[in-house]
Amino acid sequence: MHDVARSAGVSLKTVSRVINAEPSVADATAARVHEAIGELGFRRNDIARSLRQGSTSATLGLVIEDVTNPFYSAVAQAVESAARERGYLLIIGSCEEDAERERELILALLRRRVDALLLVPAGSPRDQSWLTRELGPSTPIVFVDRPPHGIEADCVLVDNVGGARAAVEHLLGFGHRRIAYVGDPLEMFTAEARFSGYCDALNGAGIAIDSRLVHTASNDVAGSVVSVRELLALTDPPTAIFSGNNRHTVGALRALRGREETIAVVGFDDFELADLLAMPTTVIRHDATRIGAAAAALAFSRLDAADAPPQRVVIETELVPRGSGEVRPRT
Amino acid sequence: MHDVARSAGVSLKTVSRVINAEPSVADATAARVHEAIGELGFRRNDIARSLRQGSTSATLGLVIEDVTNPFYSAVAQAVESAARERGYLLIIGSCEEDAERERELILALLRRRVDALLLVPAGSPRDQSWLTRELGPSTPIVFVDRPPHGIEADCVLVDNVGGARAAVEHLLGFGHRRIAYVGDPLEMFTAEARFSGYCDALNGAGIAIDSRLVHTASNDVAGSVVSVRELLALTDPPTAIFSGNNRHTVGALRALRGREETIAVVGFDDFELADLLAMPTTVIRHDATRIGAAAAALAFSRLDAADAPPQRVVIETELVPRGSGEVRPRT
DNA sequence: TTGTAGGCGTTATCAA
DNA sequence: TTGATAACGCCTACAA
Repeated sequence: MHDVARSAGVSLKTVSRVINAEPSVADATAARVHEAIGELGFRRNDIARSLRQGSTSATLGLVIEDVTNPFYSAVAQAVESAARERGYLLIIGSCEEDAERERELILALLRRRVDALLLVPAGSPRDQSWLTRELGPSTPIVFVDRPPHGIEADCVLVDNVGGARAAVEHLLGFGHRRIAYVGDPLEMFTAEARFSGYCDALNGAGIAIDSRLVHTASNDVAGSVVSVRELLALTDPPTAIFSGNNRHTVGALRALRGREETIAVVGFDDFELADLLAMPTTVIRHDATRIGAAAAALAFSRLDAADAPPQRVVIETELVPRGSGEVRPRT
Repeated sequence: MHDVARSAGVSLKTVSRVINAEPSVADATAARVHEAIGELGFRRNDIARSLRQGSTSATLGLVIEDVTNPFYSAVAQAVESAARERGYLLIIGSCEEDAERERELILALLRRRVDALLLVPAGSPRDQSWLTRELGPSTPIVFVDRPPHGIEADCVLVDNVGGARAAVEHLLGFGHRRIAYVGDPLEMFTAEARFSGYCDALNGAGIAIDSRLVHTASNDVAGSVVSVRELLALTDPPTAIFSGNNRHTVGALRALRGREETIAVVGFDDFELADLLAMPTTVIRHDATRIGAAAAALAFSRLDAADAPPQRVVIETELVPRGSGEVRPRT
């Protein structure tokens, strides 16, 4: 900028004015400055720019588990798209359910003074009270898919209980009585909520929870393949499976592939190709794009007006019957 | 920092030393400073830090088409993971094949002084010569999945020609003679290369290209559904389809669903669940994770040692037979 | 319309 | 071992 000023024979401030298209610059001066900018290949430094107090970095931070999971990538896409509309950029970090990594990522983002943080908190420990200290009063945080614990903050959740209940009631409606739960460990918020919906539905039908039918596995496909195999090996195996998220659904389908037995499956989370599978899969759908968009909207409205009670947005779910959930038990 | 210094009764520089764990600080002083930091909730400002000349922003910029596409999300994940290993953060932007958006994104990233840029350039116009000016001598760029045009730069590509040829030769081996191409418009680099592999294979078998069997559609699922329907409606329809990427493969499968005719399909790009589909899908697999990792490695090695001839890394492909590609034509 | 001075939060240099 | 001072690149406030 210094060089530009000298080359154009003006002061720094004038260059600044030209860069930012401020009105009060003589056309001739502006032209000279532009020329110098072109020659010198000058480019404004937004880092220096954002250093001024009261100014923003125009950056959002998003911390998720893993971009590879289609649910999170849809969320990320929606957040990025909302960010772009406001001229913001998005820094994405994956923490892979590792609380320590999550913490480091968040601190790194805060050191960079992101204007707001969107977080899918690791499943455990379910306590983010430490964030209160770190965030300070000026950095809003929005919790995505899992609620805050030990800190007051906006969040966007899915109607986990309702969705799970609908899934299990659907299976009950087709005559199933032995319905398994395959999902994340229950200390995870979404798992707990979905399991609770599962229990609600069974209890509503006067069916006791059979703990042998409840399998939790870490959130990976391989784990639930094993779970489902174990379920099938029971002397009195389930006739239906409710799977707790898209990873577990894929695991279940993988375990069931090529099996003689037809076992009903309803999965939480929709996924591409669910309708083209050998067993077109009935799912509880919810709109990941809406989740991301809502989270971004909360972040921005918090930036626009800091003081308002924390908001909690709940995205509803919808059962999409495709075949796998409409199988009656063998009689 | 000022406040910390005052509260601890030391100078700014000493606080700086403590923050950065520089050796030459008396333990007692360091303790006082740490205490002040804790009380005041001070956090280093990495933005200000990176302002110093010669210092880095420890940030990589990645511009892709769309995080939602599993290919790109795998690339993004790999890049982020490599970045984290070096203490770098990753800013991701999607340009949705829009050259204007791409340009804006890149400029925004450069204004933020990302240390390096990883780019999947929009398909057209196939000319990135303008980047030479914008990048300056100090910002490396790595082209991912598509090569640079009009600018010298490192890049990571897939063996498109070889993969496509293998796909079509596979189909030829099962007796197919009328093999359709369904993919991106040929002005896109990957499409051109894959189409060229398709032609190679057919020519090698003494088969002329039938332009009625060549359908290009914009890179979305709906477009290729239409294409495939049109192909099926021909008086002399193809007995096999080679689809140019994962989006087109999904489109083809979607169009073929529920059809009586069994049409062979081999798709470029592997995708999750390909093996669980009603028509388990034969694909040309290549490792998106390796692509991302290689791109990040190129970027970092360029940061470490700027002057070396541009590198071109080619990731090989592998045909994974799953059923859809091993169907013989109806006789 | 243009320029000067000062500050944003940090670190390097050099002196104490 | 510590501190004063001057950058880094930009913008705001004020003055010319």
